[in-house]
Amino acid sequence: MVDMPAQERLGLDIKRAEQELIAAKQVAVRAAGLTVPQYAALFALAGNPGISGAALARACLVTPQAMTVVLKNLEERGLVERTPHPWHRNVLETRLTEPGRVALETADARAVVIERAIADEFDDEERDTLRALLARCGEAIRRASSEL
Amino acid sequence: MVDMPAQERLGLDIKRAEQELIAAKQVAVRAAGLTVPQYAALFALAGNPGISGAALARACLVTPQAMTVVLKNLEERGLVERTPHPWHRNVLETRLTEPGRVALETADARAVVIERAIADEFDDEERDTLRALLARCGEAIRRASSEL
DNA sequence: GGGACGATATCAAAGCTTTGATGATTATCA
DNA sequence: TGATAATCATCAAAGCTTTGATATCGTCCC
Repeated sequence: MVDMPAQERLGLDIKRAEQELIAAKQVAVRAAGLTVPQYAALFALAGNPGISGAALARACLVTPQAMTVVLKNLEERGLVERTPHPWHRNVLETRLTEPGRVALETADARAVVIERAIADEFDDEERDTLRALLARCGEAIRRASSEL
Repeated sequence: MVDMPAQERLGLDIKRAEQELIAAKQVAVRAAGLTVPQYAALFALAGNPGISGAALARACLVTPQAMTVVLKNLEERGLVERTPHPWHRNVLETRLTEPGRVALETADARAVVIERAIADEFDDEERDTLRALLARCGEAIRRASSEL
């Protein structure tokens, strides 16, 4: 059927690792009443108060439309607030509310357990190696995409 | 805010790599009129004719409910057919149709370009290293999840 | 000033995913 | 045989994501 056996496809290994990661994080942040995308948005928001929705989308690696949905749900629950930018009338400044900050800290305390476990699994050299190999994956993917 | 800087969180690197991978594959299989989940289902189906929806879901690492939606869309377009199992009346046997096989081959020809580029980026030792490091990630995640 | 350009936000449609719950069927075992 | 457990399919609700299209606003440059 295909000219490449499934065992050779590294993509499956990456996907499996990411899927285990996101599943674990989902369980972790759910205790704070958050989804993973909501947690990611709040996390980025904490480091960039007043950021625009489009910029937040870029930070979270999703489309602006996807981020709009996430922000809508977060705003309905009072975890973020969006106010018109004083100069750029077309921009909505988004900020964490106090309940949003609390939710983020609750979720992050549990999410860090996962990240800490991964970090502790490797020494510095191994960590750098994994990072470098994943980065080369990205380069190869981009290279292949451009000539698709 | 947090006791772990974002730079130390390896999860972001894994997520980024997977996101680039899935985005590239999305572009690749779209030429065949398929989504990535549809492509994954057809791919697994090609190797396991007559498999049940639940088993297919396990093979694709999704829930049975998610697979139901994917199969419904594939069936509406005539790419798969589902027939009652002769003995187990509760099971629907799913098989590729001829148009489904054609779509899969068209999609796979392009998806392989991505996987081939990744495979060619590494020599055997690097590939084994990446696999091993990702596997250890999975172990660490499962270990942390169990005590969450 | 006025037009091109880029960034922002938003509406709409289609599809995927998860959690939770339900009902039907088959297998296992006392 | 009859009860328990496991498997399968499905309905429902909520949320995320993408692609495509549209409207507004600010900046740059002629």
